[in-house]
Amino acid sequence: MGRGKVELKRIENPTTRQVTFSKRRNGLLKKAFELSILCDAEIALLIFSPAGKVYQYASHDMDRIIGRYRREVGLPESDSLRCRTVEFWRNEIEETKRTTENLERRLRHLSGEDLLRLGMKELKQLERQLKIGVERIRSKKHRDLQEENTRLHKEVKLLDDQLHDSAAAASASATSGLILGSVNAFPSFLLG
Amino acid sequence: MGRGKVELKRIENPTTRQVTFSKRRNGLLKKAFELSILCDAEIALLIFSPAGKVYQYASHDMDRIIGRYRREVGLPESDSLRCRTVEFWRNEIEETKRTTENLERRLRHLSGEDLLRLGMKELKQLERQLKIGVERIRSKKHRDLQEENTRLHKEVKLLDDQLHDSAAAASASATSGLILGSVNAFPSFLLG
DNA sequence: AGCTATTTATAACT
DNA sequence: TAGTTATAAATAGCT
Repeated sequence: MGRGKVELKRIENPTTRQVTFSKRRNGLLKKAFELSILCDAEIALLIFSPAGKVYQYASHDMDRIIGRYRREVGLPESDSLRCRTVEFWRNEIEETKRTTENLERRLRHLSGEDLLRLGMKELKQLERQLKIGVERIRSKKHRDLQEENTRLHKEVKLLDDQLHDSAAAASASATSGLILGSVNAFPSFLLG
Repeated sequence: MGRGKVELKRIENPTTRQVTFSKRRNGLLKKAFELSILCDAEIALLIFSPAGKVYQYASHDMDRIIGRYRREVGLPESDSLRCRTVEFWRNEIEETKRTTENLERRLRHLSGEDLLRLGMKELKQLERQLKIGVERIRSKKHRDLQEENTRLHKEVKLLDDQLHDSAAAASASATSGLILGSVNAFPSFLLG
């Protein structure tokens, strides 16, 4: 992107390199942010400039993300790493509690509670989301009913066939002078 | 970039979200790589998908970069605070996380997602709850509009009165042979 | 720091 | 899930 294509190797001119670093660093941070928002991802980005300055982005608490990385990817933690500071754990808890509070607020909003501070725009979005939810649930109910109907149809057909077989057998028996109780086999719940 | 501009908010459609995640994740990793090469920077990038999968890029050893971050940014860990009642805090965290998971599940249900395992009874209850929510929001919107309406009525009346007063004053001045600047008091924003 | 000509990235579609 | 294409974004080289 730009006036010319650029070769993927260290930029030799220090000025150009610095300018490019500044521009691309911002681009990278922006894209990390967008990805976390758009796709609900947890992202940590650490950038050290050649000059040693640090730039960072963390969609959530940086320590939490690094901790997650260590748990899931890093070697099974040695004891020295497992026992972080109380500070760290406190942060972990704070973070989780904040998350919980957010979730609880969203839940209240979705239940139509605690709406006082919301503006018209938020209200409209909330209403739209709820309507989508209602529609999905309605749709799921419909599908479930349809499935059950299909199942019941099959069951009715099966029982119906059995009934006819029984009747035929009874008729045959009657003809031979024997009356059997086969009509009692008629499924009682079909009578209501 | 793409066929349409995209709003910076969580993509609701799960399929679209997954596709976008996949594409943008690759884009982000590529750009992180390019920046580290072009500008000789030290970069670490951690991405957790909503599904929990990890993607990472590290221009150098990940642990080295994280270590550098901790040294330069993270609080210098004090030994006296280290390794205390880890179990207690871990339990605390587990507890809070379970709460969070429950809340998240309820949120998904209220958004009409993740409904597969719910029975007809739960679905009906959910639908009822959502409808109540919609109704409350609709009602809040109505009240807000009505309030604004009232406010606007008052404002209009006020300005209308001021207008009449000005006109009367101007008329009186003219009668006494003095032309004062009172017409300038006419609220200019009513002229557009 | 801004300004475009270009190159890239990617959203919607297939 | 993997390609294609029309567009939106990023940015290289200038000023």
